[in-house]
Amino acid sequence: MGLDDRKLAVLRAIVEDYVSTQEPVGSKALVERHQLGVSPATVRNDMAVLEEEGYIRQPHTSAGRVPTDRGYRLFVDRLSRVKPLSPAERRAIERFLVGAVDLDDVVHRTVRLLAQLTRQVAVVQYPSLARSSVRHLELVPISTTRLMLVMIADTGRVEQRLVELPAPVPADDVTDLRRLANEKLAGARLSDTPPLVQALVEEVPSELRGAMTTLSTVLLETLVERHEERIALAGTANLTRGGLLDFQGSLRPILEALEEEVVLLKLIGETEPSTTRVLIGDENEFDNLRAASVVSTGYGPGATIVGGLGVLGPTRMDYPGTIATVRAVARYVGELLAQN
Amino acid sequence: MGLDDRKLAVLRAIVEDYVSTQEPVGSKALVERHQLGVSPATVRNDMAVLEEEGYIRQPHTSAGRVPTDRGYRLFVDRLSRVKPLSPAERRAIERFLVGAVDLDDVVHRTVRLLAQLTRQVAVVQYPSLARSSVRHLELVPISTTRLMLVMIADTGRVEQRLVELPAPVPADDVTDLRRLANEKLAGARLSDTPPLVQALVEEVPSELRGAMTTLSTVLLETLVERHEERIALAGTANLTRGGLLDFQGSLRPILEALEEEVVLLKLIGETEPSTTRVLIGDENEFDNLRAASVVSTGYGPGATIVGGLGVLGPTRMDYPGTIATVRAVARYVGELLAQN
DNA sequence: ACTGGCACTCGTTACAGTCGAGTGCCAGGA
DNA sequence: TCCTGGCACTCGACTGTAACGAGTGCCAGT
Repeated sequence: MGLDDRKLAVLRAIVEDYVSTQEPVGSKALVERHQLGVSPATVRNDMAVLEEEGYIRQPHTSAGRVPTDRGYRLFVDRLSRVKPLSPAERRAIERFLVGAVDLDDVVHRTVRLLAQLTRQVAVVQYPSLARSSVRHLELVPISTTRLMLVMIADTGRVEQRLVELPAPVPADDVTDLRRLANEKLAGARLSDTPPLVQALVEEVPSELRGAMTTLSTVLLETLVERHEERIALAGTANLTRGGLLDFQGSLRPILEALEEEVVLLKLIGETEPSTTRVLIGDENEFDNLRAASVVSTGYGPGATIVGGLGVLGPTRMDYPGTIATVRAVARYVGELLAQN
Repeated sequence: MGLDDRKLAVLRAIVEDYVSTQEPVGSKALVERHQLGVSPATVRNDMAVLEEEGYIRQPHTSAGRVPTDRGYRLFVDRLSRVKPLSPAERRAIERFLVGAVDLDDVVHRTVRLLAQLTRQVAVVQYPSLARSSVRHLELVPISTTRLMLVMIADTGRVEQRLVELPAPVPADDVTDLRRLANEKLAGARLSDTPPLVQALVEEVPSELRGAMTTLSTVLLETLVERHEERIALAGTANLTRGGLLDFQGSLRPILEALEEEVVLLKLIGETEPSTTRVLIGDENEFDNLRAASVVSTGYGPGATIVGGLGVLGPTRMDYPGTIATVRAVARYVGELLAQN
């Protein structure tokens, strides 16, 4: 009961038409708008098979067909080629990203750009600390018992945290602490720091032991365990396109999911293979997002991956175009990061 | 044609009922649910007057009355007392805010708390740099021609920016630059820095002149002119409560407005008088937000104001409760900041 | 100045009927 | 064997009509 070429062509046509018109597509309209070379009746037979196999469905009897999640999946995997970007889009990307002065700036511009180009919700993960190295650690005395710990990563990320010391530490000792910490940790990948930090505490002169212990706790806690990951979001207004037809009428669950950083990270952060990932409908693990699809990929300077980015939209989305845009933006961002 | 006490009581009753039921309220229902001591017919006469004066309106003939923006305004100004918070709410606030380790942490917790308590969209402005003082400036060499400039403000804000130097500067000179910059600028209010920065460039030894000029440009550009203000947002999912009845069916304009930092700053950032501000319906300047109301106030350690926070919701909102919550949260945040 | 009564308005709901897009199936033809 | 034209059928969308009822405005009476 395999699908022959024509049936696949029919599925492709259904997906394309439905994506662009947002209305169930019938056999007659199909043969009119695509050169299938057969009659509506034949198409109907094919449709019956496609429906039986779960690739399309009828919203109600006597309506046209609509792709199922499974249908989109087949379409993405086997029936579509990634669209090349238009020159206008390429230009838009370049224009948007030049002139960024900051990592913050880069991330914000990227997320807005992505939202604008795809007309969907865009999500960009800041370069993951776990995948970054320490460039420099700075200790700034705020008072005798308080330090501001500032860590600068090679990806440009800067994290800070207030440290309450157990006892007053003179300025000279702070200098020592800073020097020691930098000697041991500068250049180390953050994921490798725990043992180094451990060693650091032990090597330190006894009069600094207390301060260094506190410091190391904070270091590990802040940089390795806690919020660690940051996310930027843009384009939520795009959810309202397609007038409530997408997302079965309620934006509620989607908006709720978008507020959860953990959810977003799961969606775009898992970049094991450095390829583009497409999650269609209920392929993702969150009930709130059953009506949505996510296209995501990793980015980073050169071939390494330091974070993820992607977009979220209705299952009825232009997959080839979206995939192309997401990839292109990721590549440009990578180049931008490589320059710094 | 003034409004006597009973007419005001009727208006108050209409606002309260409409806010809680979300349905136009009729004369009969009014006398049943409030002790007005008069008959429906009398109430109808009062309503006719209130309508003529523009405080209420009928969505259509033979429907109940609904308050107008003007009606809400009168209600807020003269007919309502700020509700004291319930002990449960007070406890929630304290529980939510203890344990914050960071300015970032404080802001994020606050905005989520505010969204949760008011069940609306919450907005918190980070402490404004313009209202902060420089606590410390740090210069971290990244390469011979690149520095990372990190500024720590007394409010806990940390801003960083990459500086491209016109020529290589040896490490010792960086130390000098750092020392000079801190001597001149530490403790200064950021709004007062421009002349100080200017003076700094002129005092510097000639071999550092070039580097210092670049540095000062970046300083002024980043800290005074550019993004300067930051905003945190939460609770957008609350916009979907009241099933599309609020906001006349489309969240679009609201979501668009919420993406514009400038808009949000205008809404909650203007805290000239340190009192709570209520913008009802089209009282705000943005067309996109004509269907929304904003309750905002300033916050800061002690009596000074360093930033604004507030919530945005449908004009049909519980003003007394929302005002109370916004004020309480602002006060707690102020205390929290004062501790640091 | 308030109240009861009454006619009136108009949105909502229910129901019936028509229309038409789209289907499934079948018999006939390449 | 596969495709096609034809045909009966289904069912949602739309239209028109009628009954209902919440709510109003007005007026005469207390």
